[in-house]
Amino acid sequence: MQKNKLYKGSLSTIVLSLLKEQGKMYGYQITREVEKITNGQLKVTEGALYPTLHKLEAKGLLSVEMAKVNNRVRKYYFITEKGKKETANLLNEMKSFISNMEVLINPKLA
Amino acid sequence: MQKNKLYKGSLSTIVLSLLKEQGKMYGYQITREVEKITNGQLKVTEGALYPTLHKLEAKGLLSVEMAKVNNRVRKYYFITEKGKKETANLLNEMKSFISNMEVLINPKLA
DNA sequence: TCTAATACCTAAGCAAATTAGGTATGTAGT
DNA sequence: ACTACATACCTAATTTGCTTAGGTATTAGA
Repeated sequence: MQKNKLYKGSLSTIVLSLLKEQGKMYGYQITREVEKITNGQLKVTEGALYPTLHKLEAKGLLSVEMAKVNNRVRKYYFITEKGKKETANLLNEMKSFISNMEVLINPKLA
Repeated sequence: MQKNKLYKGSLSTIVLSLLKEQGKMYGYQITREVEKITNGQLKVTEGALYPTLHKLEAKGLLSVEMAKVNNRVRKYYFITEKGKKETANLLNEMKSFISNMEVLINPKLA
């Protein structure tokens, strides 16, 4: 099971899309969830994830709620209305990219 | 017709894949061809392309042949054997990324 | 007691785009 | 002749956004 490349710029889309679907999530949970959904193929590193969450919060696309579970702090992130709109844009960009890539790398479709 | 995002890391894959399929191409031609194939949705900027071509040549994945057409210099790039192998790897990575993204952004597939 | 899992975080470094220039020739319109 | 645009190459500063490699602290299990 080899580790796969995360193309730069795609992490925000992954995070926002997950939060839009699954409601509240905390950082560590996102790393586990991505790994689970992709059968261990894609790993979101914490060094990339936490700065991304902070950036999305600073942009007003996510909001935070602190929780204490088992004496451990958890920061639950929620998507905002502004975040939902931006998610739709990012998903469209991602889908366009994918369809463009598919015609570019598949000579039969070109 | 909006311009689409080029996720960082994907340009080498696009260039190598095109050259593998279409034989020799020169830089300016690649920018036109990508735009044409994607119906104007994806634009490869020259500021990204030329350094990428030079890098791929330095790695031995491409080779170059100069030509003079209409008193203008053209640098035709060809894919090497080493380049073909690397292209196969990059295409696999891209396909894995796409299938991972699709399950991540499409809740019905998860 | 040691390790692994949970849960947060930052900082240095690096890769790869974007943006914004530059040179030079050929062609078409006014 | 002047202008504008297409062709065809190029570089450099900047920005973005990862990877790598640390760090802290708590809980659970061998």
